[in-house]
Amino acid sequence: MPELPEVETVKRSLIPFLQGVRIEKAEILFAKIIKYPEPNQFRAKIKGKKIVDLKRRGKYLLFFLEEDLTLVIHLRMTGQLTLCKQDVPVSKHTHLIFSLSSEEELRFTDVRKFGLIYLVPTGEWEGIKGLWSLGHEPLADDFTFEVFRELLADKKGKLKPFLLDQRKIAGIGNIYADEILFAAGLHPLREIQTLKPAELKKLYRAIRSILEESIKNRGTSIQDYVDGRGEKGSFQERLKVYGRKGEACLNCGTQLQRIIVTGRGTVICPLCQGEKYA
DNA sequence: AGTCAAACCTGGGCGC
DNA sequence: TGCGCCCAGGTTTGAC
Repeated sequence: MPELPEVETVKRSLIPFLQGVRIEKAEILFAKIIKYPEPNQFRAKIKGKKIVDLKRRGKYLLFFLEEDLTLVIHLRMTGQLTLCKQDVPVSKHTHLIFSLSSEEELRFTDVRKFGLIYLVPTGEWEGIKGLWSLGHEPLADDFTFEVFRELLADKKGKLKPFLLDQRKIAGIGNIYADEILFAAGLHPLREIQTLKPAELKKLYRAIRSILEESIKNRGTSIQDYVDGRGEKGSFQERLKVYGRKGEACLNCGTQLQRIIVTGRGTVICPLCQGEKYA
């Protein structure tokens, strides 16, 4: 579920309620979501620690705790991280509950149990491969057009798989890959090396503008996604291709098509994005 | 280096 | 209602 804009929204919604708050207790209801360390150690180490700060990197959430510990959480497809009162009934799919000094609870809920949770010494991400190997933050100031052009310079392969590769650019998932490609007017199967300078520029601008616009709309809620306060986002109302197979293109009226690109469902406008590459 | 399928899980929607 | 099938926003792994 959550891609960069959703994870960013969760982070922003939690920060004011978590900074300076202490984790009194961790209650583990489904042990397998804790990847490191062992559940008993996890419980013992996190007990009593104050949350100093909260950051996002790609689709990862990083909770910086006292004593140089970092709680790392990836929500994967259906994970939710929500703050609520202690008397709210616990969902069937809640796997981890943190009791906080603020009298609230922070709960991790995940229908598909794909989520990942680690507690590691700050900066020691070597054991968390996905975090360790993340590429550029697409909204960072230093992710300039020059950097982007260099990143694609001698790359082979197709556009959509590249956008989804977290080792190149961090945080883009299936929804935003489709929206970005439509905004740039580029076909997902287009070979990277055939891009003209003007198309590169359009792609770069689309990456930044789509992600920024989604954050402004507090993310995309299709099935499960909610922010840290349980609120849905509204970017799903602004999606132009994702989930609109068979509907009319908002630019030209052509019927949107669904194709498969490296196993991922992909919606395109065959006219605006160049049918010849399909 | 790239490409692809499979695996981890559960639930929703569809056709019959 | 029930069954079987396909689909789902992510990432890793291992084979080619």
